[in-house]
Amino acid sequence: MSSLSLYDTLTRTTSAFVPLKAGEVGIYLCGATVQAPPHIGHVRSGVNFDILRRWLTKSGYNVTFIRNVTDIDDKILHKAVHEESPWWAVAMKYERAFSDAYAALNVQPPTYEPRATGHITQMIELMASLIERGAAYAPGNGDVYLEVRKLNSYLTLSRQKLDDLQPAADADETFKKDPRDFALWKAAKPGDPSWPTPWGSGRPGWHLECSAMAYAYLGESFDIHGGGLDLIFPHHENEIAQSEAAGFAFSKRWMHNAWVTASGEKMSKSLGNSLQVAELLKTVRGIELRWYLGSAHYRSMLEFSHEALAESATAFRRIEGFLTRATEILGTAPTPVISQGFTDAMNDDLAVPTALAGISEALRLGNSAITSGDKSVIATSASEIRGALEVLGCDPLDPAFTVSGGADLTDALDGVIQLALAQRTAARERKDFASSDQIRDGLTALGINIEDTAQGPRWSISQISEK
RNA sequence: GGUCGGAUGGCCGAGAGGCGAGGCAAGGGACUGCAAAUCCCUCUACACGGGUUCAAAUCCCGUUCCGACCUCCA
Repeated sequence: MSSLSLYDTLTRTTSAFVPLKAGEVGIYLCGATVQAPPHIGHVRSGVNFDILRRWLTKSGYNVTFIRNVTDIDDKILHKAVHEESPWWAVAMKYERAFSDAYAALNVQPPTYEPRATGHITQMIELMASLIERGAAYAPGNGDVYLEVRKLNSYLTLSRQKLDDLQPAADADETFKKDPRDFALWKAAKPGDPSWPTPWGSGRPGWHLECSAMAYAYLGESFDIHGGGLDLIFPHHENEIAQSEAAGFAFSKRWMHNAWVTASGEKMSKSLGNSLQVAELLKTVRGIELRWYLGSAHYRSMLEFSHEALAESATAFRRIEGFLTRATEILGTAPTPVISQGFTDAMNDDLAVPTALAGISEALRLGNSAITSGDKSVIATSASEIRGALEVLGCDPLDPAFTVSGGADLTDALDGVIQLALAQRTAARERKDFASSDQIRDGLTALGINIEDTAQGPRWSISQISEK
């Protein structure tokens, strides 16, 4: 039995995962700044860490998974001006958009999903502690800064030198002791939202919320902190600085997912709306988009193209088709089983691509067994495949992906189609292939695919067509 | 300028000193009235130049190109 090893950005090595507390895992994932609709890059992080969470859960851990919502930030305020809406309305609107996208991709809701604005008290307490410990200072203008020169260590995650950094440009330099000190809290500006503190009214800096909320929900130390690669600096460095200066051991391991790129570049708004999740879901189903995002290794760059997505969806439908046929033949949905090969692959820093090779093997065996009628092998293969898909969050038999309220309709449709198929079978038996093909073509035109199998003809509704 | 990651077949994507992952596409075959689905077979690789080694896609040095974060310049 292999045991789980995970990569750690801090050490740049893969090492055995040992939880702080036996049987328990605490994960903090930096979630979205809700200032625009989610694009495919945003949700890759959600999917990757959802797979990690599912695998930890499947491995027997009780996982506490925190993913925050940054609902106060410069970009949100700018957007509010642009959209002529209150900042909180903008935040809510895009938070919903993210929630919808996560749901469409079957990303499990976090154990807790704290919003920054709901944790101002915790942030003030953290700042008070940092000031008391001499790690932070309030120069009197309403800002609060962390004094980076006083830190025992800084920039250990990105391995940069403090003197190579240029000063942060987010506040008035005249109040800083050192230009590289960063803002924990920003003094109120006219018209901007603000909250009262002992040092003046203002709003949180970008980094403070994560330290405060991680402490609130996971305590002084927890197992894994995750996020996208770009968060390593400055966000995660500053989280470490704040939390360690407050006396917390903070995260024991750092995990970062790589980019989805387009035309070799990091996804950005200049690419327009075409890569927004909502747009992509017009071309493939959520389960297919998830399969695409999840099938590359989380630390590998994923070069997006519509062709690659369509191809990935084709591959997924093949697996799905087998599970559907297997379920029909077995008369019951296969029980999910985790194979040794899958376990070994996942335990090796979530080597999903390697695990997928095993699925392909099981798929081949299972399809052959359908031809030969070996139910035992069909059941074994289907169970292994379903077990793997379940961990990947791509189980087509998962109720999350089935259309609700459609069962009665499906039964009625089945009756109608069976009538047509009976006519076709009769025509075929009297070698009237013109008539039988006419029936099949008619059904195909309606989006009903017909296959003649050893068990007789079967039908399925064709999926979203490729564009 | 600093820090870091990458370059694998038509395409997508693993692997990380010795046996050519896997998928998609393509070609051939089996099955089929014809299809579809499925199965079988085939093909095409490790950016470039050196080096280490019995053996390098994998390690080392250099080069080119691509990208990320922070800068710089404009």
